[in-house]
This record gives sequence, structure tokens and C-alpha cells, in this order.
Amino acid sequence: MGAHAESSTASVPALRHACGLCSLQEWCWPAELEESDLDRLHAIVRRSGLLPAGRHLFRANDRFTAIYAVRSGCIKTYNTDPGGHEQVHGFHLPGELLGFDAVYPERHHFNALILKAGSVCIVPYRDIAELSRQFPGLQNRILALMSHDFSRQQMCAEGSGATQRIAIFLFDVEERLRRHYYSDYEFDLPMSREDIANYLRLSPETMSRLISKLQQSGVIRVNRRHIRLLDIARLSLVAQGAHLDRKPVQ
Amino acid sequence: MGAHAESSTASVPALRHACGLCSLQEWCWPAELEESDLDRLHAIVRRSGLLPAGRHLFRANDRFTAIYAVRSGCIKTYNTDPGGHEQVHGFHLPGELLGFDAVYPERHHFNALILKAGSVCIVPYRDIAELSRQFPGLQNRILALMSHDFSRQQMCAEGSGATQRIAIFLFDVEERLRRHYYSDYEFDLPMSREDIANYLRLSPETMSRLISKLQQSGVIRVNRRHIRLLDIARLSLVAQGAHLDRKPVQ
DNA sequence: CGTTAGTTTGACGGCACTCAAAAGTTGTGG
DNA sequence: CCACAACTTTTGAGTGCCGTCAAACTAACG
Repeated sequence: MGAHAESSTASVPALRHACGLCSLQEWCWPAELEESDLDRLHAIVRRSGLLPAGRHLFRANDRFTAIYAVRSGCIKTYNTDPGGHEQVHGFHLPGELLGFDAVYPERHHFNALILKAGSVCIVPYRDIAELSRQFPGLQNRILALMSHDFSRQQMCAEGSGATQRIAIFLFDVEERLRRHYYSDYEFDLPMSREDIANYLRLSPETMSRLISKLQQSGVIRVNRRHIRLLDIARLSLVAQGAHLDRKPVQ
Repeated sequence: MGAHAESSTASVPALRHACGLCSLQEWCWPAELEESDLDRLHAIVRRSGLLPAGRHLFRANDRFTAIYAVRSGCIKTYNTDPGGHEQVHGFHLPGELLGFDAVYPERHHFNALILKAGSVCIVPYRDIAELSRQFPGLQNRILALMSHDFSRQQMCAEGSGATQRIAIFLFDVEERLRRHYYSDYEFDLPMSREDIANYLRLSPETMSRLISKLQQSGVIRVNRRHIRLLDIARLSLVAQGAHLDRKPVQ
């Protein structure tokens, strides 16, 4: 589990770029992976170039061929029901994976749209499946990652009230961004209000109203997409279902 | 359902009973599995005796050791938040698996309570993980099952209105029961109204009211837990978000 | 500077929750 | 078999949250 990437020989710089030096490495493929496993990983992982905002990484019903790891930027997954209404399924931030849901039936269930330009790692499924048979650590890791995704993605469902869901969402995004950008409870949302509202199953109007209310209560500070969590304790209470009182200081 | 031998210590023909003759076999471990894979599977799968209603199969935070396959009865998974409020996560019917969510971090996230007496197959995780390394078909199957579970479990979130969610739920349960009990759109719900309401994030009162309304509209017929779907077309519309008009025939 | 998309604010209405109580069902013991 | 208790389900009345409709306001971009 050491930081074997940082101090060893630089004689094969090209390979090291793939995963060894990757700032996300410890998150994507941490812990149990041996040095030898990582070398094999290098051979199958490919890096995309810069993907501009507005482009689709894949679309619903596309054939499933690879897992993607977000390196930078932000990707939203969504699909459109027969009635044409769009439903946002989730947001994928740097260090997070997407595509596992499509292992069965080998077709993607969602559209994946680049919200904020960035790049991804592409991990061909056949290769990683084959490789995982040879390296037990890797197999465990894949199962664990799937299981982890599985558990986390249903977060948006939690919370009975709109304000509570928003508070949970803010904490969630802060925590996920904190891993790669030092934040100190201050960060920029990579997605629009509309997308957040859709994800949380709220109308954009309600979303806007409640964000304003949170600010008026002195719990957060908002400027466009820039968020600052001011009163963690109180926001935490809200996230647990508490009601929001008036501003404590005037 | 299959009348299988209870003993797991019997000789070869008895072993075949474990999965080979199981009526659930094609659902649990279908398709790609070779005959030889199945033989190995026999060796590690264990069958529970009859589990009475009210008993827990496992509890939240229990160490994760095995996947369970429901053979008969019904199991609900739920957890209780700090405030003591119970949240139902899902219902597991014959032929369905549970436990995959706990692969990481090797602890169960939910309580699993037997709602209706029945039995399960117990598949030790270590063994199946080890075995899957030797049999690619089995590994694919496990990943596919996890992925499938992953996709289906978020059904309850779908649907914006209460009536819509109920309609979706009814279709879902009907479809899942149909696999093992010939139903013709008629079946018994294995869980209480309260559990359904909780699962769908409704109050029991709202649940009751809307079930009554569906019956008054002639879309379904209800007697306690016995449900009959009368007007599939109209219920299907409701499940897609349509509004419910008055009873068409008087 | 004009256009456009995104966000905010206001007014209003309906759906679903809460509180409350009746009706029905199940289980237990006399 | 009946009585009684405990629980589940149903029904009713009132309220509040959140969605819809509509309009003003604010960046962002050419």
C-alpha cells in the first residue's frame, strides 16, 4: 500500500503516466493491488484526451465495452423516459467510476454527458475481467467498487423533505470534491441548478427557493455555483431532518 | 416448488438436488454455466431449514460472509435511522438474491427480516469468489447479477406521484411472483400495507386511500392482501404517470 | 447592445402528510 | 365458542409543502 509511484525509477515515464502517477490511483485501484498487478493494469487502461463539455461519453443502449474512471471534469448520467422527460441519475466527479450498471445486459442504461470538460480513463471490460481472474486482489477490488457504487448511488432517495435532500446533497458533493481539491467547505458546483433539482426530484423553482432560504438562515453562502458551507452543525441537523429556523445572527 | 432433500451430506445424486434440480436454478445461475461449474457449485451451496416469519436472516453491521438466494417465502431488507424511524429498502421474493450490497465493506448495510416463512440457499462469499476465478462463466454471472440487482432496486424511486408508484409496484411484484407461481395477474402480497407504504415513501393512510381509489376505478380488485389486476391497459397508463379518471363502467 | 439560457421571485392550487377515530382482523384465554 | 385485546387497515377533516404557471431579473456570449 505504499506510495510506490512517487520515488521509484523514472526510466519508463510513459507507463507511469497511466496509473502509477495518477493522482486518482489510490482511489481507483487502491490497497490490495500489488506492484505486478499495477503493471498489468497499465497495459489495458487507456486515457482519453480532453473531452469538451456537451459531448456524450456514451448513450443509453450503447454496447457496453468499458468502465470509465473520471480523471477531471464532471459527467452526468441520465435518461429520458418515453414522455420525453429527462431524469438525472447521478453525477460523476474526479476519481469516480461509471459503467458498472451496464455489465448486464451488456448495454448502457443511461446517457453519459460531459458537464464540465475533462478526461477519463478507459478500462476495457473484457480485459479487466480476464485480468481479475489472475489477480484475486483485483477481483475483490472490482466487486467492492461495484458494491460501493451500489450503496452510494441511492443517496438522493434519502431524506423526506426537499431541504433535507439539498443539505444531504451539499455534504455529499463537498465530501467527494474534497478528496481531490482542497476545499475547506468551499467549492464550485460543476452542474446547473436545474440538473441538481432534477436529480433530487424537485422543481427548479423549489430548489432555488430553498437554497435562498438556507442562505438567509446563515447556514450556507451562495454565489452562482460557488458554495460555502458556513454552519456545518446546523446544516448537519437539517440533513438529518431537522426544521430550519430563522437566522440566528442578524 | 421442488421437493429437495434437506440433507447436504448425501452422495452424488443427492448433491444434484442442491442446484441442478432446483426450480430456481435457471434464475439464480442460468445460461453460461457449464455442467462442471454446477457440480462445483453444489459443493459450496448450503440450504437453510424453514425460517419462520419474524426471524432475522442477518442484521445491519453483521459481518458479511455469504450471499443468500430466497427459495420460498419473503424477506424484507430495512434499516433504522438514528431517529428510530424504519426505512424499508426492498422485498426479496423466491428466486432473488440478497447480500451483494455488503461486499464492501464486508458488513451488511441492512437488516434482513423474514416476512413470510420460507427457506434460502446460503452461498459463502469466499468460496464463490474463489470458484469464480476458475470458471469465467460464473464470474460473469456474478457480475451480471450484481449489476442487475443494482439497476432494479431503484425502482421505488421512479414515479412522481403516489398512485403511479403504487401501480409500478404492483406490476413489479406481479412480474416477480409470476416467475414461480402461475398468477394470471392475480396474487397475494407477502407484505403488509405498512411495509409497502414505507417502501414507497408514503404514509399508510395515503397508501390505503389510493389502493381504494384504484379499486373504485375498476382497475384492480383487492381483498386484504389478495390482489387482482383487472384493467392492465389502464393500470399501465397510471404506471406511466397518467391521471386516474372515474370508473368507466358502472 | 440584443439575444438567450439560467436563475430567482411571487401567486395559487393540489397532493400527500398529520391527527383522529372507526372498522376490521388476528391471536389469546376463559 | 365467545370475549377481549392488540394490531392493521380504512375513512375523515384540516394543513402545509411543493409543483405549476407566470414574470422579472441576471449573467454569458456574439
